[in-house]
Amino acid sequence: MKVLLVEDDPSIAASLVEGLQANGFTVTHVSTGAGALSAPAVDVVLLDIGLPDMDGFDVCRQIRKSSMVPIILLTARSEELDRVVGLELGADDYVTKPFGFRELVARIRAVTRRASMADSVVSGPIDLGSLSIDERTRRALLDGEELQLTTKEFDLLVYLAAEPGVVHRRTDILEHVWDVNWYGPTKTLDAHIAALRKKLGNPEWIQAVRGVGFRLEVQS
Amino acid sequence: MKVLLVEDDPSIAASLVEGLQANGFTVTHVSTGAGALSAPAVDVVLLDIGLPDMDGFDVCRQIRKSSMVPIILLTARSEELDRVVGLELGADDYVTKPFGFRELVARIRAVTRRASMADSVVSGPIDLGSLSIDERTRRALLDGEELQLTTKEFDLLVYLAAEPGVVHRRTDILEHVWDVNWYGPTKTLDAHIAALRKKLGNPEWIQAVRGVGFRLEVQS
DNA sequence: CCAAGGCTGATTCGGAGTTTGTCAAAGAAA
DNA sequence: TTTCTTTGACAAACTCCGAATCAGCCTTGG
Repeated sequence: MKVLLVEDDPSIAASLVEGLQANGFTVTHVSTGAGALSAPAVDVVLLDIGLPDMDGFDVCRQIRKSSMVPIILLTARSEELDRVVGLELGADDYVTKPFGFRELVARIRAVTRRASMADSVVSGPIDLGSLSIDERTRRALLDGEELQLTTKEFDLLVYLAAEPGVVHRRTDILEHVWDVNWYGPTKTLDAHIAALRKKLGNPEWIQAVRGVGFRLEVQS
Repeated sequence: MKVLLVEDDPSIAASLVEGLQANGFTVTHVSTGAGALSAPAVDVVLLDIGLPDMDGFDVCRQIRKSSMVPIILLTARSEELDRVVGLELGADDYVTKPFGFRELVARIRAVTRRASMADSVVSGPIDLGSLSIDERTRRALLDGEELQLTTKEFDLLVYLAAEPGVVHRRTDILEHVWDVNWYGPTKTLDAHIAALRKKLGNPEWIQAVRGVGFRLEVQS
């Protein structure tokens, strides 16, 4: 869990960095608004409103233009108007100094918990270098070009690509991609493997493991 | 925006209900924890910790067992330990009385804004290039001109357009656009797809994915 | 060490079954 | 009544399956 701390007061910053690290956070500390806007991606931003170079509200607004990262505002000002403005600018929470450290940690956990749900809603596409597969849109892209796959071919590719490099037994593949019940040896799977190899253009990506099954491995 | 207010003090409750309604919220008010747990679905819960029948923390925990609805705790107790416990139980925010009303509204907006992203609920009109759809006014515009769609056609279009590019299974479409229960294969869906294709003018925008369902994608 | 046989995987091809598109008309709703 | 929705039949297109065949690897036996 990475935290960006934007705080100009050295003593406050030092104690916060220390305390957050003790709680398992990875802390990046900057003391200016400009530094905050050029910082690498983090999971949550702790933003002091009183900054030397620019207004904390402006920093918040700028961040929101390009990112939905959770923002918690820290401030000595406890005026209700400030709180309302901050929250309406897109901040997720507003904590007034002096604040209890454990409460701050709890609030960080609360906003990141909520934010991570937004991300986990969509299980993103599978990315295997030059091959990317999106199960939701049922599209497979090879070097940016869409592959024209049939239903079974796509299902088979998804099953293999879900665990690249892992050898999948023939019976397991048949059970998951085809119906659960399958009896006797059949050449159907081989036929579809052959079709996939042809369409992928790189036949060696799908390797047969004698007596076991198949493995998909995208080699650059 | 529907709010569930759980508050036993009649005078506080009355002023909150009034104020929230003035701000455009639809308020359901209950005064017991038991009432809160049996209330209909809402967009956010305002939960007083001091309830007559059960501990507010327990109510929070119970709600979290079955729902990820945003919860804001209201309380007269300002002990840090209480805040930490509340937030760790799954509450999204913790506001101590007395609180400014505008701040409360701002905090409600903040948590619901964050929560609605998880639901990926698109409240505004859907914009797909030359095709725009407004669910509220039930109007679909193609290159600025209004399409003359029937009820089912519009519902179907909205369902497909909500997630452009994503393949929707036939059963899912039937469940959501038609009734939840549908039996047997029928040509109803195909007939409406055909009608939509014709009215959209670009039949290729709605693609059939054999054995799975349909996908809407507005090209160029 | 070599050769033959058997086993496993690769490939091709056509029939069969399923799914979708189209159409017209009956039934339902406004 | 008029419009919308549903349904069924039919045609067309698409996949899939399984058989047949070929090729490569491993084993077995001399």
